[in-house]
Amino acid sequence: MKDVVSRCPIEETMRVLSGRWPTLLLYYLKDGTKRFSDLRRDNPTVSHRILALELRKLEEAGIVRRTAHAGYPLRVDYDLTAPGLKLVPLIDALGDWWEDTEDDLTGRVSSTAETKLVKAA
Amino acid sequence: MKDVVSRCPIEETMRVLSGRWPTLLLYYLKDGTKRFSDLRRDNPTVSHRILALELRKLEEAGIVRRTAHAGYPLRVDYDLTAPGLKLVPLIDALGDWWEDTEDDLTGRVSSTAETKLVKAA
DNA sequence: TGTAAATTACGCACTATTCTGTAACCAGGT
DNA sequence: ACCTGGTTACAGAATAGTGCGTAATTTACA
Repeated sequence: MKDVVSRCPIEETMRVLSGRWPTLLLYYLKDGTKRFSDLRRDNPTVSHRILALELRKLEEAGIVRRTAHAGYPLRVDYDLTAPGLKLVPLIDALGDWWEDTEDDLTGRVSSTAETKLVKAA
Repeated sequence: MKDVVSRCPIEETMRVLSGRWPTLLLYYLKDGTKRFSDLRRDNPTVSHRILALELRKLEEAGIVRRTAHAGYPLRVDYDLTAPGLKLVPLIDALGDWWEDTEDDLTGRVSSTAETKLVKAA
């Protein structure tokens, strides 16, 4: 019997992608191999602690591959695995969706949310 | 000039979908209209407070439409908006990705993450 | 030549912020 | 009084940021 990790694949995926950084890191890594310091430069608002934790989470999820070069100033490369690469277009699609949705939202009249009130007969 | 909500559409999308519930709610709402109590039954682990908050967040994001029926036991319906419906297949795709990835992951040897160590010359 | 300083990718401890749950309460309609 | 949907108040849990330390080696400089 296979280990029962969880029932819902969507839930599992979101467990990995949830949060501010995972999709952003995927976005920056899709260009190719990056080092820790590169990723820090890419988004300066993430703390090194969180970046390390997020990268490890992505590594454990099998999305990111970590390559440590032994030696001097300690160099570590990160790049996407095959599953990680397959994830990129899906994330891009979410971005495209937002751009479509944005138009729909600006087309609304009510400032925030529209709550329809239906009078019962 | 358009209001500068944020720079990155992916980041914005994830701001809405991040967390455990948004995608699950989308999943349950894709079947059609549901009431507050239905959604509570669908996933019993969410507290009513969080459910109300999440639904309001999705409503404000334009993904979910709230319809309050005045009258007896006070009835509120939730269903997906057009943008919300367009989001469903994208989320399904993430679920499919997980199922593909799962096979890749079970194919690995190392128990957790594989960190390649490269010897420097 | 000896020694201090810099570099890179973190780990650890502590603090600040945010999220979540529990429970109670409220409002409108019968 | 009772139902459904929702809010507020407070506590506790989870998460994020800050700053310091470390490994091994090269460089800076007297």
